[in-house]
Amino acid sequence: MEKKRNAFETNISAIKTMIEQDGFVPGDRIPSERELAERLSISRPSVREALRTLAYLGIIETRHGGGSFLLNRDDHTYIQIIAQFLVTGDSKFEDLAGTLRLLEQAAFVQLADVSILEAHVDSDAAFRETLIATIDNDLFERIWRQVNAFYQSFDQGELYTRAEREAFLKRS
Amino acid sequence: MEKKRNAFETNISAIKTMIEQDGFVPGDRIPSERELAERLSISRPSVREALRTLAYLGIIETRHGGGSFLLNRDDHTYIQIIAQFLVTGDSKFEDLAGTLRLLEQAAFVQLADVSILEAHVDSDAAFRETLIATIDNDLFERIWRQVNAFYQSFDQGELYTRAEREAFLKRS
DNA sequence: AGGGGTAATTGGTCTGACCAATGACCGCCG
DNA sequence: CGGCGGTCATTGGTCAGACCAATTACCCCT
Repeated sequence: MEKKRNAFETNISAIKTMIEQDGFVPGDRIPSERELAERLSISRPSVREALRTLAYLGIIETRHGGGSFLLNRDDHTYIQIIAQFLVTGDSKFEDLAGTLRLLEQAAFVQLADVSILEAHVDSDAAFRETLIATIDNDLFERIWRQVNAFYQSFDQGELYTRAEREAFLKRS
Repeated sequence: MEKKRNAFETNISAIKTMIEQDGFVPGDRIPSERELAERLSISRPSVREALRTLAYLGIIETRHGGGSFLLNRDDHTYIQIIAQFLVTGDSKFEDLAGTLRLLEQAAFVQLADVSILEAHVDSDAAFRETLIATIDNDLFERIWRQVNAFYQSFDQGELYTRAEREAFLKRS
């Protein structure tokens, strides 16, 4: 038995699970704090502690007097929030760039027609964006987008040099 | 003037600022909830809402009866949070398998010595696990693990047939 | 049917209380 | 004198209840 997670994280999971099971979609209003407390058999302060964390991560938005609303994934700010607590030059920064390169290399291997990339060889951002779009896999694209957002919070430069992008095209 | 930040985020910043100004280092015990409430002129529930969020992000750790302690930066909680929210309930099942194949193909392209896979050609799980381990990228591995766990919650079978695994080896 | 005002709902914050776990303090005994 | 054990203050965990503020829903009157 290793399920000794504290009650707080259990509450966050419970709320997340309930949101999924009830089929809420971005924009929907989730149950009120008082109703959540009753349904989960915990007190309102405990519900609030969980909701405040979810709001801070950008999962939900609360409006005074209005209620709590599910946000779009694009509005999730936890990437930036988390990055805010990390010092620049964190040892794991290499993992970010490495993961991005891996994801994009995977996309490239699947790419049948390389010609659609030629038009974007001038722009690092457009080149990589186009490359990922060819995959047509929502989950894969979402993962790439989140990692990329995190990466850019540390480094605004280009991931590949122009020479590297051209090498992509020749390798076909 | 766009300082319309709500009180909650103000409290988090205030606590973070106080921690910095007082020169706390990882491992130190920060003031108690009651003392923080008094020094910041807010109530204990408000302090707790902020502290719980900091704890969820891995900034601090709380011990029942002991106090709250500053954590090291490299506890990787942020990576777990990223992974936890990357894969959510509305991912299409086909996307799951497709993403797994993409991730593993990316790992395979980087693989220099294919021979270490030969010993695991009998087991789908061991084969793929070994493949990912060769990458030596913590973030990449966690992402893969999360996607794989979610995939297995739907399908307990093998991702590749034995013939496909053997094809991997021959393609080197 | 439209508009306005009131009441209900909901988040925001606080007070106070009690429990549970931890740790420091102190006195007792060897 | 020193180690040991128990007591109690401290601290986090949780809850109930209250009150305010903002929003929203509703109903009534025109």
